[in-house]
Amino acid sequence: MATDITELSHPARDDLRLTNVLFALSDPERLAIVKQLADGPLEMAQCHLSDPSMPKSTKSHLMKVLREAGVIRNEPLGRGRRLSIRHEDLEARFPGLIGSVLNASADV
Amino acid sequence: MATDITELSHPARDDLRLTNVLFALSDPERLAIVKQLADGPLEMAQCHLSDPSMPKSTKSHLMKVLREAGVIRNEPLGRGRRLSIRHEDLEARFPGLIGSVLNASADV
DNA sequence: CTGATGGTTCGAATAATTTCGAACTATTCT
DNA sequence: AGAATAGTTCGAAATTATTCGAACCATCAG
Repeated sequence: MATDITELSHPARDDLRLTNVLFALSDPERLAIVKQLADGPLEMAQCHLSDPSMPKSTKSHLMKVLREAGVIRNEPLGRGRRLSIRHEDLEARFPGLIGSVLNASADV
Repeated sequence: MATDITELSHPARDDLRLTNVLFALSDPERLAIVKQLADGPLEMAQCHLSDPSMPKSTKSHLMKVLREAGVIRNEPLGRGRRLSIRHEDLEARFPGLIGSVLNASADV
């Protein structure tokens, strides 16, 4: 057991970069994922893509971009993964940003 | 005079797409441009890039991405161009968004 | 232990962006 | 008119992002 795949790295609050966050949110599929997490954490399996036939590797990659930008948290839970928006960190660094994005994406 | 190059096309307010706006703002150089316009319109020649040696075609392209996303207005003024943030349109479609982005980019 | 479920990671192919120089357009100044 | 200033546009090259399948890893149910 060299590397523990279940523990993924997340950027520290102070390392969050605004442009990275905006980029992560600038993709419709990723934004749709974040919208689903707006009401609270979700298991990854319950988080759906617009095209259900997309391979899981693509879904995993979308999550990776969101995680590496610091938008979401991805932690092991049972045999799956629990996803959540990093509200507190985002709010601390970029006050009001995630809220206005989620609000503006309501009708999309 | 077939085409009038001085009149560039701008998306209508209702055609603004959140993901396009976020994408346009997700580049450090473009975000820096928008920051310079936060205090009011500026002539393009007075709008500086981080690297002053960048060719003008690159600068023009950065402006194009911002304009086509609906973030900035680009209108002819004298022999140059007047750039401004489309505050009202952005605020109407995505309330609070541009404000929180500008606020969060203060320390960048 | 075995199989099924739920994900991550890697590498390669494809697609999209960025960057730059060159050519071109419009406006102003002399 | 001619030259200088200020930009746009086009096309090619370089860089990045996305997509997908295959291989792999971990947990749970039997």
